[in-house]
Amino acid sequence: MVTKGRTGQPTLEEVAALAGVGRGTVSRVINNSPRVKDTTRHLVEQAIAQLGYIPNRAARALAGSRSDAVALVIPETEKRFFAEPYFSDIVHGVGDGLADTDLQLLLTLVRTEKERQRFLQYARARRIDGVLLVSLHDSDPLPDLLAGMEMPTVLSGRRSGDESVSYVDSDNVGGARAAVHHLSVSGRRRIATITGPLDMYVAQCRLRGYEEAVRDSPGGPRPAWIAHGDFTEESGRRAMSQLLERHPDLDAVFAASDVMAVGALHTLRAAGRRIPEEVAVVGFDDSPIARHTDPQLTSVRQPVEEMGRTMARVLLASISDGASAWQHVVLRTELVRRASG
Amino acid sequence: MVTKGRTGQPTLEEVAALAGVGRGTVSRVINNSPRVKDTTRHLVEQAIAQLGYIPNRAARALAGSRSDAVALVIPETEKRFFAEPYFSDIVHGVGDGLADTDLQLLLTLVRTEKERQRFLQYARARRIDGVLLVSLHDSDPLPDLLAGMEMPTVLSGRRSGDESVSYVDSDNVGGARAAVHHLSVSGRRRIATITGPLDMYVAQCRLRGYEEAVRDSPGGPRPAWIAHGDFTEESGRRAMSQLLERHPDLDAVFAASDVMAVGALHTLRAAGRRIPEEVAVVGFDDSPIARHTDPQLTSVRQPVEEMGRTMARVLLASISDGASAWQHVVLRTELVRRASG
DNA sequence: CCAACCACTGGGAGCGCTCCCATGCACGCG
DNA sequence: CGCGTGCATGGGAGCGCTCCCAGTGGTTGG
Repeated sequence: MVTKGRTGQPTLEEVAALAGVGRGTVSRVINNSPRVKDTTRHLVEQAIAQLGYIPNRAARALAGSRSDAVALVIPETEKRFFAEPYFSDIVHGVGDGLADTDLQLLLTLVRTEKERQRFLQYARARRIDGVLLVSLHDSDPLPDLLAGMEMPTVLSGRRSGDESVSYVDSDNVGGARAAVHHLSVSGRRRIATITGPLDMYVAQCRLRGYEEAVRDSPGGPRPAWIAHGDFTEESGRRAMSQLLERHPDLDAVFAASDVMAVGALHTLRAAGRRIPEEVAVVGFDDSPIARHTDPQLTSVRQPVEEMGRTMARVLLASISDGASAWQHVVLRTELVRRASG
Repeated sequence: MVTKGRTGQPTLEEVAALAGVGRGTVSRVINNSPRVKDTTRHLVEQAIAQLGYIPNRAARALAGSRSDAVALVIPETEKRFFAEPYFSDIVHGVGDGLADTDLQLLLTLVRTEKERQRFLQYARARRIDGVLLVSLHDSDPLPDLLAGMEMPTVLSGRRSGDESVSYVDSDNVGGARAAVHHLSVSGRRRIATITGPLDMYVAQCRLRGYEEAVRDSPGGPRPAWIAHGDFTEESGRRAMSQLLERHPDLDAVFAASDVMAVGALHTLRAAGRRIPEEVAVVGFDDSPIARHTDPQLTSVRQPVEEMGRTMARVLLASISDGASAWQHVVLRTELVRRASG
């Protein structure tokens, strides 16, 4: 078994005794209640420092019926997100945003239906004060279930049309538009796209950006040449093959992710096309592989760590506000120009 | 503030009432104590199922003076580890290994001295039952400090010579030896290496493997051609330049990480060497970029997710055994042959 | 001069569990 | 038949905190 008994940690009671005040007062000082005289506060703070007192989290949680923890839920259906540093960036950002609170960050992998049920039980039992959800599919019922139990929740990468939830997102439409516009102004006239899985909002947005840019392109609207992928490299290859077959004269491709762009590069090279001379390629995400392809990949950068930080901030707000309002934050994306297009 | 008051969750007391037994008995059932009659146990289990009872973690932690949580500590000094999927694989493995326990996984980023102090306080206050440490430098005092407070700890990537701690590691020496041996038997005679930062045990091990393989190589011992890097791509470039200058006739390079190997590839290509015809290149880690280089990179794979799983297992054991023994697990590595050498 | 009011403060009553001692009961032995 | 012995069980006593109510002492106004 686990080591039992006193850990030698000082308690509230001991701090109170040393400071010559009551338990309640010390509690008030710790929780920043304004109803404490300044002189008393100093006294207590001194005692806390002297004893090296650290509040017992379990006791606080029990007495206050909260948990001092938030969960970062990762639906493991999307392995691809891990092949990119997306995940660790998010974690860093969130960690950063939570750094000067007392909230613990719980990592919750939801890979199977069983794990999902287990997580929901956790949530229902209020073992967590809030939830951060990343990489969600449109069809995922998690947000609604969490809303149903009045659990503060923040999504990254919202779902289509659903505004009754807080989310932090990057400007996928704008990013895609910028990418295609860039291709357009650099003289490309026959621009195709490889989409992500269209049951994901990000994929829909990037497609929309492409379509808007193609429609509004200098020199009048042009047809949209679309092939579908699922964010994997293999799907990028396949989609590129389809595109080459249908439109052998294409001179540019916008892929909705770098990983698919890499697949497209391979197919293009195998087909003997020179990049970027004959075909320009632009990706999305600006993941590290973008710098390791040959030629290096032009891509749309999203501020992932910043997104994590913002998610934490929004969640903190909705925990303390009691979810009185939804917050939607959309962060700017940026085109990073490299050699591929 | 957070929602207060009853969460509607049933309590031990209520389960006991429904089952017609006492609190103690229900507690015993939940904790798998053998001192309960089977008929009673069934009764209680039924009541638990009927009410959908979930034990209150905070109350358990408080009453039992433990915390039901383990920390995965990531010293953020090594950003590079995140550029590879190492981190997410570890997290997955650990999550997996913890899946059917009640332990929470706390993600703890230790980026600054302040965060380090804060983490130590947590540990000292027994807010965690155990610690998993990854990506440690030799000089890091964390393991000793944790040992000093009798905190169960498992490292991944041990430190040099220190056996008085549990660790899970992959066979870096063997992997490096295999890589170099492979170069050797495929006819390479002038094999250089680019090391990692030698204050890290993994880097030392990979260098040792190289040296052993070079010494024992078919056709008699050969000189060791060594340049030092720090696991970054830039350092790989630089080290490769040095090597080319010192040994223009080299015909193979073993880089202690894929990222450095990528740097080496760039330098070699810039110097006009054909790969693998003139110079063979082998990396380490088998990270995704290994498949995105041109030519694709031969590399040594370590079972990272398996390492995470094993770390969890070892930690669980040492939590329940009260750290009576150190466990050392070394997992096999595997050479993945691709086009580069 | 007393009532009314205020800003602070002390400490009782739990939160839901685990630990552990006391109790009850059935059994077996002298 | 009386008394240990041992297992199964009930429930008291906290764990360290927060919440909240009942003071305490000082101030103001009638």
